[in-house]
Amino acid sequence: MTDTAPRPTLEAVAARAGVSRATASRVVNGGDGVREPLVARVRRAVEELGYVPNQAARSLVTKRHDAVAVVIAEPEARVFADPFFALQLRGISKELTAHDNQLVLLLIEGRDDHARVGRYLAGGHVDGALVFSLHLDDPLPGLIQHAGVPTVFGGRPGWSDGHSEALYVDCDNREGAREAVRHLTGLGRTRIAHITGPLDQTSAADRLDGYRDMMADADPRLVVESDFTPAGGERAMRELLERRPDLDAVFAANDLTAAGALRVLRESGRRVPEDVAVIGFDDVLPVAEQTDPPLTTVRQDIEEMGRLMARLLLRRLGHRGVAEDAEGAPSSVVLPTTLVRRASA
Amino acid sequence: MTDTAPRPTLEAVAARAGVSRATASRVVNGGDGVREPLVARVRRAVEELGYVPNQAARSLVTKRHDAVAVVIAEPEARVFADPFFALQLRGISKELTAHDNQLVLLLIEGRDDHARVGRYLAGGHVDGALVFSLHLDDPLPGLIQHAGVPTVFGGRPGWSDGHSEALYVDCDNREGAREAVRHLTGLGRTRIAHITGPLDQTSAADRLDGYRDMMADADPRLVVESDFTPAGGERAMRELLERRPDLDAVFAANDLTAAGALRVLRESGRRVPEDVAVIGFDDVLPVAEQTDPPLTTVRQDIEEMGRLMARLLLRRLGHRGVAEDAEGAPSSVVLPTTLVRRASA
DNA sequence: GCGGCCCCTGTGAGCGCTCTCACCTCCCCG
DNA sequence: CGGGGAGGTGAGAGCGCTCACAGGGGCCGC
Repeated sequence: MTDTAPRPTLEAVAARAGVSRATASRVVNGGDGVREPLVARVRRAVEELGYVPNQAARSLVTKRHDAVAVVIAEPEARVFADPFFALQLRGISKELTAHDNQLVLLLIEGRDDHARVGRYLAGGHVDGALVFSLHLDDPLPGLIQHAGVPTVFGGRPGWSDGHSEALYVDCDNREGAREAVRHLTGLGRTRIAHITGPLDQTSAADRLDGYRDMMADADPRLVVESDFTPAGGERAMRELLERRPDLDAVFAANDLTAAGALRVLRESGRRVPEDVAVIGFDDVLPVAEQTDPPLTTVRQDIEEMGRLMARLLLRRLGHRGVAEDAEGAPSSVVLPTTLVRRASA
Repeated sequence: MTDTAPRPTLEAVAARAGVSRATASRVVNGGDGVREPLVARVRRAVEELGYVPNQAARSLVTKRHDAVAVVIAEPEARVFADPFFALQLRGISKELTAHDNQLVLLLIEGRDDHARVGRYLAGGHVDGALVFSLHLDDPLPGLIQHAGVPTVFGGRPGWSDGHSEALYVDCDNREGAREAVRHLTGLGRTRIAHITGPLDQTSAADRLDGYRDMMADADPRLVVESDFTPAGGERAMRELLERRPDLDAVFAANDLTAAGALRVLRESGRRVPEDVAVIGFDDVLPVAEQTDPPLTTVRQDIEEMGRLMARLLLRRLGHRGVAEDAEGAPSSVVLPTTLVRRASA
């Protein structure tokens, strides 16, 4: 019951089509340089036999796997539940699928799980890797570099040394943050607070930098570090209200955090946006559209970023047919952000 | 730059350890039946050379891949962003990792994408499949059965014919729904509405059945079909308020829907839970804890369900070391639900 | 009308591993 | 002290595929 009928081999296809294994192979792999009648015969044999190439056998000789690992280096389940990852995955999946590559998902489950992932990548089971959510102290980049696996990072990696050739896709976090603050000041707000993300991630650090660009001489107490979670946003907001009850705007480092902040503001009797304007970051729809009031936020095209990461990696891997428009060596991409105005600011 | 130094082969390990390839292989695969000094020698050689077995070569002869496909048959990006999937994935990943299996993620991107996935599964690239979010008319189960790939479904599959031996993991949707309604009636509510999920999914249908079990002779206008999304919840709630402005409770088929309903209720000036009590389903934390007021909901242990699915599949695949406690053929599992009381009901 | 060349096809050698089977050593028992 | 057996080890085949390379036609040019 469990055992399938043995799958047909290339040999079988060749026999049925009355050609050699080599010719059958050529047809299966595109059919260049094979004359038409033979191509047709082989195609028909493939069809009739339901032939599917044995990827293992193929990989064994080509040393290619047509598979890419996606590594999510985020041990916290709560954070992983951020729709952010789902959207990126979707973008990645689309692009990989379009080029017949498989997606091997590697979740880092705990603090000490990096070694396992490193070993897997070093094992040459995949052609390349897409890595997310790196923290500054993460050992993964080292392991990856050592393993020599072509990699594209999601978000600018934090280290400044050696790895300078690292490929990544990011959005312009700093300018996005500036835009948010600019919007707030445009609204006449002057006491603008910032709830950061975890500052060991460049996305959070860059957003803070953007905020500072605009608020150079603001009260430092207007900045509270947080962790990209709603609960963290609540805590941070309480802290802020305690420090500066007179604040009139909050720029949160992501939408989840903003949602938490919103709740605390309401609790405290403040009206949003009348008393305090709030801006988030990401424009994760299920969150940003569903808060009360709906969130004004800095949008980044998350799915597109995923797609770009995959495309970059495939080009790096020399995959033909990928992005013929862009010639030369692939290079990192920083996408612009756009401010999406809803009701909260 | 891209090319790695050629990876050492078993041959190299054997040579260095001064044994035959066969012995080296035995050690690498557990070392049973090899005498201690040799085991140590080979282990050391492996270490020194940084040897990692070539999975392709291994699969070629064993016909095993130690890889499992996870298929998410949900073309709608919005729905996919439900933290539900992320949590299941996490559970699955944990279990697979613990047994050295890889997770190949297959997202169905659009209406006509099933064929691709079917082909992949039939291609024998993975040992088994975990399939989610099936709709009644989904061609996938047929393709899978035809391909003969061992499969475990997430949620009871809808077809009643032929496939009866299908393995699945689900929670007790019907009893969970009953419990929700029971709680509401216990609160003295009598005009209890139900916002369903997409009724071509058994989870949604079962929850509706549970609701009906308790509300046999309720006004049919108290039931509105929806789609598990917040926006759908909003629409359904508006419809409901129009039909029966006097309703005093709502049981929503999932938390996302409940969140949408909550918003519309607030808009309409109703107080929750004083005027209208609301209960959700799932207990997806980022949603249920963050609504205003926090959501009373029927909890299912999503991550555990993922873990169980993986475990079931691995047992089905005859993976040694999995669930020794449970003997005999693996069978489907239905987990109990628990009511989590928060503020909304 | 014939030689040369190009295009197409087939042959054969592995890719790195596991697995069967034969062999060899050592131990135990009669 | 010799024979049988068990327990270890090694040799060799072959998984299904791709990729040189060799060879065989047909066609063009002179």
